[in-house]
Amino acid sequence: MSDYEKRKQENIKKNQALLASLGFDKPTLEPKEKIIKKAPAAKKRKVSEDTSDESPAPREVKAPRATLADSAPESGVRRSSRNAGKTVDYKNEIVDRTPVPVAYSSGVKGTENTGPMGREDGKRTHDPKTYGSIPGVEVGTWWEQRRGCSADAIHAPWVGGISGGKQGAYSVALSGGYDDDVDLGYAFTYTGSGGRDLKGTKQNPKNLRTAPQSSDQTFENNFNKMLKRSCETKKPVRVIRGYKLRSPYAPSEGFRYDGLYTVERAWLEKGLNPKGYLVCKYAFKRLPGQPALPVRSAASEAEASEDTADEDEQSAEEEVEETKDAEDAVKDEDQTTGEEVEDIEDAEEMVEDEDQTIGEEVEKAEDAE
DNA sequence: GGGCCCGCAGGG
DNA sequence: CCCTGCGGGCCC
Repeated sequence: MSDYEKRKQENIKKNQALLASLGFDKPTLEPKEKIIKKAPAAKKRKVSEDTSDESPAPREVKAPRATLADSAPESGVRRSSRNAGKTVDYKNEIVDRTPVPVAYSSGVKGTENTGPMGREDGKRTHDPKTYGSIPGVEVGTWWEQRRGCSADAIHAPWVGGISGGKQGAYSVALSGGYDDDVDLGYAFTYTGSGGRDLKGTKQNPKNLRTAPQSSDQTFENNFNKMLKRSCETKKPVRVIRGYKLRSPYAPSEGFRYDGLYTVERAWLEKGLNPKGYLVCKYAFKRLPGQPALPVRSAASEAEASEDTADEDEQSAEEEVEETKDAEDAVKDEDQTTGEEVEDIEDAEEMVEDEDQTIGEEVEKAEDAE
């Protein structure tokens, strides 16, 4: 096993243990076929009230949607990990599988996205600089491209992974940029931004949008600061998953809105780069009362992992099992409700003790709310 | 597949 | 204006 692989596994193990200590709702606890049609009662409503500055989203105010025929390009390169690079005829394909049965859109396995499509372009009808859900955009909505997420106000930046303001991040994108991030669906770890050399050297100037790690990340970085702030304010963060993410919860194509999460932890650790530069890491946990996450089918995963080592691609079941083990190791705790797991101090201390490079002080933000 | 360069939205 | 950034198209 290579050194890289060894360190990767170490990081992943540590991240998994931390996620397990958060006590998130697990998919196995939710009836997969069951669709939650109405906002279920007090719990969810409370969340949206607490977490959104805006007035509650009126259901009838739907963001205008382009029809599939309108939004579909004539042809193009598929944004998919399964069919990367293949030229496809979108109109034919989309018409073939339209309409998408709504019954699919909440957690049934499928090789294709089952939720509704958003707009791929156009003028915004909502402000992305808000906390919480966007009126008219339901969890599970997906887009072929990042610009679509931006047009529908779910995630504004076309490239950047983090968007946010004074009270924390509005949204983040999971797109597989970091190999040691762990995605358990209902919780995940995320790596901050910065520490990359996008401009190259003077002799060899570049104009890149992403690049390998070349220095330490810090919480001074604005985006990293925002996410740390999210950890303090517990403002909900919209999350999109992209097809490039290596996870059973990644969509097989495009970018999917997976609902609201909170940031539960923020710390520093050695990243998976050759020099061991520090990266800012965060642990996210999904808010309860949302539609179940779709899981990639075995077939889809098999295709996706055709060229990669088998061990790299885990089935959702395996991940869940490992999580359970990790949970048992961390703490024997009742997970059946998944609601009131606030006594996480023990687990927290334990993790902190393990991690020497943990961030010290969460500096108090001067700005009053 | 990989390398390069580009537009764009957002924040200072 | 400047800078950044888990895209995307194009060329090879």
